[in-house]
Amino acid sequence: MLRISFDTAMERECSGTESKGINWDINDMKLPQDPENMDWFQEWPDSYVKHIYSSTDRNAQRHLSGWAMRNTNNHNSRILKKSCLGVLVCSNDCTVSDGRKIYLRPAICDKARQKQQSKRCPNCGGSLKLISCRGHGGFPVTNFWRHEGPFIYFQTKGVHDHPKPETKLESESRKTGHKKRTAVVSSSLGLKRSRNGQVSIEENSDLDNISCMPLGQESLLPLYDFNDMDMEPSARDNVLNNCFSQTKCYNSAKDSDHLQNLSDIELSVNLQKDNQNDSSKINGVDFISSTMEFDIDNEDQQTWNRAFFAKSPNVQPLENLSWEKSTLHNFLDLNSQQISNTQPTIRGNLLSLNLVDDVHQGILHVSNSNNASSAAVYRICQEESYLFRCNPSHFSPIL
DNA sequence: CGGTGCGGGACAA
DNA sequence: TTGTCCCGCACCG
Repeated sequence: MLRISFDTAMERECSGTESKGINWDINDMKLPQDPENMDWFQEWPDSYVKHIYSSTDRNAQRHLSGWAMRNTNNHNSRILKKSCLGVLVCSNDCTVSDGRKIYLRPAICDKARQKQQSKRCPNCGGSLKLISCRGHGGFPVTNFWRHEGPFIYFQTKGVHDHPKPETKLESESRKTGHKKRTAVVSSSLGLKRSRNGQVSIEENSDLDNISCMPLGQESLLPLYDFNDMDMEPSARDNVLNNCFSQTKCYNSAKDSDHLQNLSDIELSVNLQKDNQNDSSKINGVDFISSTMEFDIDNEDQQTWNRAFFAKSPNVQPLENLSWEKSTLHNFLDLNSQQISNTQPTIRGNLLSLNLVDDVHQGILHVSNSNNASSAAVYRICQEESYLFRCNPSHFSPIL
């Protein structure tokens, strides 16, 4: 009882993070049937948030989460409940050479998790310790999934009281030994997707999640190096396939100067049909940028950007950048019937772009209207913060 | 082998 | 009765 009232209070308090203007609970008999906006998949949902995803969203279909969540029976076949397993840390609290800590992903399978804890820290050889999640009144944080018609309703209860583990993808990549680690920013997005497929980057994005992350954790997550040709095609595809939800994690401009810059950007979407396999597509991609959180308001970031772009002649600063959504599978998971136009809009603090579906190969062209020659085609990686520039020759990492 | 979902059972309020 | 967690099972890749 105590927990219920606590939940309710928290949910009210955190209503700002809920799906826009919608007040509902996963247990409601009737859920909103015509939500104004659907959400982009959030890999790191935390606190008492709710999201409404499209039933075509693959990540939502799979009930994926960055957190290690295991199934929990709630004796309700309509609502899938999952609880957090915490994070696996080194008992020596060791630090990797670049200052990062070890935060491994607990195995979902009980046996595997037990076995995992008997293994040694990959860094110092010390023993591993499981920090269990007690973020929901002493119990693990729980996630709820409910499929209703064209929507997948998601709700989380509790606040994770432990660092973020590796994502599933990172964990798998580490196990296969094909991963090269550098620094990367993990994020939750402030993206909203309306029913007609319009994408908007909201000022009120989910950056709270980032700020709540333990210090240094954002630098723990890996960055995939697609120049690593040993990387298995499937793993590589997965990285690319899931790339949108993590990508455009920049704050929209809060200041009119930046808005002006944005308004100079002309966006258009170009679709290409490509029957080639994904790997071959990847080979035509020029990896140009990663690991950055595009905070347009952040002076440091801009300084960094300038330095970065100056060093990288093939790279253009954000103001000139184009976003491309590569659909290596259907990364957008957009409902083709809902999407018909490609006109971008600048509305208030929102930079919006309409994306065309039919997306077996969607490519977003963005050009600066003041400089038509700077038009370019880019791909955006979903799960990692990548921006890819199409290049018929080859790709090369710039970091 | 491990991730995932289902469902039985136990327990507490 | 209801809600929760633990556990084992089956299925699948």
